[in-house]
Amino acid sequence: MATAYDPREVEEKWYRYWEENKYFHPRVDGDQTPFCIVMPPPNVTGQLHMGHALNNTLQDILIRWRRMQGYNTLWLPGTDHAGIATQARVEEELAKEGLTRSELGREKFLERVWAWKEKYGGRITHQLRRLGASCDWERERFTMDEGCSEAVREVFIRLYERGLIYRGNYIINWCPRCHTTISDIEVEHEDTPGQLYYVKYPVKDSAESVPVATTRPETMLGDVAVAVHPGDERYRQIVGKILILPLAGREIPVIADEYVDPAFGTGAVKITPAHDPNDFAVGQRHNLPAPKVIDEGAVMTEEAGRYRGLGRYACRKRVVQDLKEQGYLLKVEDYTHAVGHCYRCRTVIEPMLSKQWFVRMRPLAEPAIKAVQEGRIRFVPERFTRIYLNWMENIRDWCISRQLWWGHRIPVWYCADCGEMIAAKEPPGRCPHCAGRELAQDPDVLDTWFSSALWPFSTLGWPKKTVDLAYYYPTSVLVTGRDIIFFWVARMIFSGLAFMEEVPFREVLVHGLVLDSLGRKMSKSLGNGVDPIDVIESHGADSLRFMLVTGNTPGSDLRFHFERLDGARNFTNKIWNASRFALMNLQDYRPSRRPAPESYTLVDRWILSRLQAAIEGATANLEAYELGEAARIIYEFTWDEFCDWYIELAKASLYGKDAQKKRTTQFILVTVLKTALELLHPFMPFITEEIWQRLPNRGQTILKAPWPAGEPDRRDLEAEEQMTVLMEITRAIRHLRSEMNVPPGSRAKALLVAPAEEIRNLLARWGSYIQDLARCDLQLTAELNTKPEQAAHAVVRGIEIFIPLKGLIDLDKEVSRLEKELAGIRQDLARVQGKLQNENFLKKARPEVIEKERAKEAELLSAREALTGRLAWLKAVNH
RNA sequence: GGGCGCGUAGCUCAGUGGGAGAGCGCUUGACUCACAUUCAAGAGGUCGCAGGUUCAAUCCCUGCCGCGCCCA
Repeated sequence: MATAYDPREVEEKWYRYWEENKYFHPRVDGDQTPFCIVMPPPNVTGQLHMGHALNNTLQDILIRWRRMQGYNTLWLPGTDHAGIATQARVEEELAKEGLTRSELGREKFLERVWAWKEKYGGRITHQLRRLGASCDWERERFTMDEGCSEAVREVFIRLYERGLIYRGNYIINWCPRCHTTISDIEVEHEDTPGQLYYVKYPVKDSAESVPVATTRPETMLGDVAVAVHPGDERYRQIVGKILILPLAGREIPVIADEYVDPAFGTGAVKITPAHDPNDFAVGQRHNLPAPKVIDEGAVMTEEAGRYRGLGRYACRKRVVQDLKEQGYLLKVEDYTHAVGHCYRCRTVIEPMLSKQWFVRMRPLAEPAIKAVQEGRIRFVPERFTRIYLNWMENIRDWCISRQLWWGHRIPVWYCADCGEMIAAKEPPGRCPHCAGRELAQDPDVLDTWFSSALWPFSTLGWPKKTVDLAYYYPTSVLVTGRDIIFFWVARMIFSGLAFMEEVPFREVLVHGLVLDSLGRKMSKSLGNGVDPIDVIESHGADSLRFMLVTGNTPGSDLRFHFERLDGARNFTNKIWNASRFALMNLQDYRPSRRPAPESYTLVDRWILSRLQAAIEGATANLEAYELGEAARIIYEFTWDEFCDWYIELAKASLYGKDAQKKRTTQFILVTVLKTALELLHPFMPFITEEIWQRLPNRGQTILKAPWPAGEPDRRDLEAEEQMTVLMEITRAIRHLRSEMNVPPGSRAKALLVAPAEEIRNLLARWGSYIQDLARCDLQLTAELNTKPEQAAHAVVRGIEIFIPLKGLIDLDKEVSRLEKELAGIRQDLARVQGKLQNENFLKKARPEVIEKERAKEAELLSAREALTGRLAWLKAVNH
């Protein structure tokens, strides 16, 4: 075995072994309890980023842990067709050839996209394998595969037939660059500096005018009214009058509507129903027309008169200039406001009137709200419940049509003869109304999230009644980032309830985002992303996984620091070397012989007890989805207790002459190491398998090894207590040595004065531990006849420690060191005694708390006594 | 404007109604026969500020300040 762990040599090998042996592939078994996670599908043509790495690490930990616990475990992977993103990529590719998709035509274009998917679709799933994801690739799905596509059509038709899908002229969010609508939640609002323009709208046949404030003067060409608040005294006289729209010269009315905020701007708002969602609502209430002045390319339309053909920003400039020249512009203020941007391309979205398909959300939202309120779905951490409910309760209809080619085409046909609209799962041969044969399918496709919403059941076979569906649905837990609760989680919940009549998952584990070291989102434009594959190549997948899962709590963001990655890598190396040590000392070990517990030494009993504590702690934290805490417990057990204390103390037995003792130690060593590896396996699958395979044991793979069972009665509190005393003394002696600059190479003498017989017996029996670890020879006594003059002094648990150092002690220094020590003790004592003298404390505090304080007081008193005694003596000697 | 989260050691972050923790960094010493990707020892904190509840608050409540995110 090499002295340093090299992940590159082992990771690929074991993943292949696992996959070839179908360890990730469960068979439905009614005798077992299912545990199922459906993977949030990454974009099929995407690449693994840190968000995926975190998300899938968390899932893999849960899956591997539950699998070891004996659940019938299915982790169902798959990819998403990612409509806009994928189409955009292929269009970019075409652009390089000087082609556009319309030149190519729909069919040819789709062929190109499928080819692209074939080429790059395997990349991300391969990357997930490198991460160690133990998902069942035999059940891998794709949102546009045959089954998922059927599910999409089935859902569309059912919603349509229930009257929950409609087509309507509504204001939607239009991305002029992607040339498609996007849903409300796909709009990212960003504070953007701009101007607030004050424009005067003259009253017809009057010298009066109404001042109007707007951030988008170019839309005034589409104004159909000016609205004021009905209670606004300033404008009471003017409501109902007619204004002349500047530049356009059209006549528009002044209307009163509650929507207007009298305190904002001038209190008078121009109404442009075709290009603003609020104005649209006002227009509906007042039966106003909605002239469209901006087109799909963000260029001014015919309706804009002489501004036709100008881009929206060029038009804004021109309009402002004209207003100024014609004396309509009152003033311009700098003004920062939230502007909607396309989540994909960052282009400023254009609210626009358009005919689109919508899902009526109210009836679907209701059961989805209830399911969460009633606890049938639980969010972890809990605070996300409110975020979810708040959104669900204020939900608006979902615009599901997209002006794309790549996606699930809307299963609706229009009859050229009678104009009838036909929704059907399969292309209808002829019109059911007029038997016409000239049917044209709706050109649009569905929002990608429409298919993702069905993921928990479409992937299990729905609408077919499959065995998988019956067994694994509802799935156990969904693990996802907090950024897609609305996009995805919410929609899966109402879809599951609507079509399976059952929640899609019992629990939702929400995690944060992976940020760069400065706390910024990782993004392509910033170039601050860290590629997980690079990290896996330099540090290993186990290190990456461990780094991602530790030092983080559910739901909170995580900064990516390479230093932390090094820490995780060091831990893998620690495990590697502890194992190397064990294996080197197991050459002559026969695993069949299990030593009698009576032969266990104190440290054997101690490490077994501590192991129990680690098992219990890790398991409890995993149950609570505190994965980072579970990892920390295992880390500390492995490094601080097993490596730093047990292995060090085991050396004496392993290198000693007592064969029986050696065998017992070998047994404990291999047992604890193996169990620690099993605890660690969900977090670090590769290195644990590599070492586990080298240990003497039966079984084909660690991932099928039973999860270590916590057995509370195997805790040995006596051993823990006794070891703690020995460890404290060891640390005290080490401290003294270090303070006194006693070189580690030399053996020191340590005189222990222990008045308590119990402690003396302990030291007599196991004092060798201290001798080995503190490199000293112990001398034990109940009391001291002659006090050592030249000696460093400390007191631990009523035990006085002297390290005689002839000629090495500066008495003045020793005195001041001890005085400092004593001052600290006096301070602690004052606080403890303060409490114990407080009647209310004695009356109201829990008995065990009082008991603890009393014990503390006793220990501090004895330490104080020892220190004052030593100080008095030193001072006396000194003079 | 509404909501949520955060503010703990130089940095990144755990944590708890009852003696303040980790990793990294820093200081000192050691290439001790598993590991220098290591070992040992140490320095370092008014737990954002101000009130309140409590025998007891870093933790619970209220307000304020600062930072971040989401929604409108």
